[in-house]
Amino acid sequence: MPQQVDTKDRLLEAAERLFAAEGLSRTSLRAITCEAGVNVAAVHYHFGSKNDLLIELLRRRIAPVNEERIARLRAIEAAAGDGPLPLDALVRAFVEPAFRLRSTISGQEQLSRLFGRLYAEPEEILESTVHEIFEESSRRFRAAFLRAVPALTPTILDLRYHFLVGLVVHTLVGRVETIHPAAIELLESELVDHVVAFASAGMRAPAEVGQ
Amino acid sequence: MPQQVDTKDRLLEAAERLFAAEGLSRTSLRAITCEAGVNVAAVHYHFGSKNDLLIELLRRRIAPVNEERIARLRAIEAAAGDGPLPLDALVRAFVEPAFRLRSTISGQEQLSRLFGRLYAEPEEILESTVHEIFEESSRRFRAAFLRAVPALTPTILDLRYHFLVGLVVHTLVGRVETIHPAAIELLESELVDHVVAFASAGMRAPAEVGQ
DNA sequence: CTTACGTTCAAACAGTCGCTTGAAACGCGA
DNA sequence: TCGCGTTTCAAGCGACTGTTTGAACGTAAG
Repeated sequence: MPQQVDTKDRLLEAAERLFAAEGLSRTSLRAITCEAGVNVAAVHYHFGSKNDLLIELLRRRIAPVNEERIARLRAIEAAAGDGPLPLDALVRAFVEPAFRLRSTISGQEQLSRLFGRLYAEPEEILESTVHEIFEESSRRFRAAFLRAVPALTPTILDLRYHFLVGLVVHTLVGRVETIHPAAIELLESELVDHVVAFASAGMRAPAEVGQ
Repeated sequence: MPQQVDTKDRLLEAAERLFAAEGLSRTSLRAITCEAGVNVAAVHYHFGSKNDLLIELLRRRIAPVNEERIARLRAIEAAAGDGPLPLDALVRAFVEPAFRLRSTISGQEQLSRLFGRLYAEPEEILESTVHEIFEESSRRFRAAFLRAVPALTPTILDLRYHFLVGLVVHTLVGRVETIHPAAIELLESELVDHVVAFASAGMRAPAEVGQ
């Protein structure tokens, strides 16, 4: 294996960059291999197909983030014992790992976009893989939210978890700058703080609201 | 003009149905014209291009919803005079018109999906049109939110407006059922109530949150 | 009837897509 | 140096994309 690792990693890097910047369906194999400086056939030789390349990308980059969510959730549950779970910490445990991608990966703030695009433009082919990756996290967090805000019904809390996912995804794909130019300059830690503040308040809102 | 209106409307209907169900980029002209029972060339004859068909769809269906948002906002501002604006009503004026598409259009609950997809998978070609349609509404609502929650800075409220858009979009594209099957049976009015409750609480959350 | 116009049609355009092929280039143990 | 398995390559596959074409159609005025 001469520079096999090299080619494979170059492909993953290029795919990550382009998928995040241009979107999943609008990024062609030609664009990826051109960006990586390798031949088109290399994708099928090393990964099998475009979808398998994306799945490999998920396993290498996205899944660890999700596992960090679960680890932080476990820590919160352990610290709380039988008592109520702290909602703000719970929301932060869910939000922060996803946004941390903005800063940890080689100065590129775009992996988080890829993370968001998994929901924003789901390919039906990937649906099972994405579902498989996020299912445990989703189930555990929804149960935890139920413990944190016991006054609400499971259905309502599932719905609010869905809202939480929505605002995180929409913020990750990064159309913030289209709304307010100054928002670009926000550090990712500040951005996380604002997401957590908004979502926590939404989570513990009273169940009914007047017309 | 023999049955020109017929063909044009059939195309718009089919496009609406398929764009909402399958997504913007994954729906081909062949699929649209096949569904409409007309020739492929009819699209370019009546609209000029696929993008122009989508833009016409925006003007006919989406833009009125947005105008209703602004009308309701104007009504709230008029009723409030110089006093503070009622936040819940403001959020509802923003959310409800979009969700009302679920019930008003010929039993099809899918136009709202198209509405959401405009943000979820934006085509760079449409970006200017979409921006043009939503710009006034965005600007006015952000100003109104600032009046409703004057304790917060414009930047923070713009960010929270962005969060609001995100959760609305994510809910409109309708992946609720992947989270909780029971959520399918929610009436759209109930769904709106829950969105409003969550978003209103998020909007008036304190500016800072502890680690 | 003839002319002209608005509309529809099958057919084909050039381009891109994901993917495959068969051969060349490679590094390495024998 | 030879042979072998791994990796890369240019070229091309069929299928699909949005779009265009030129002829045929139906209808209504002259």
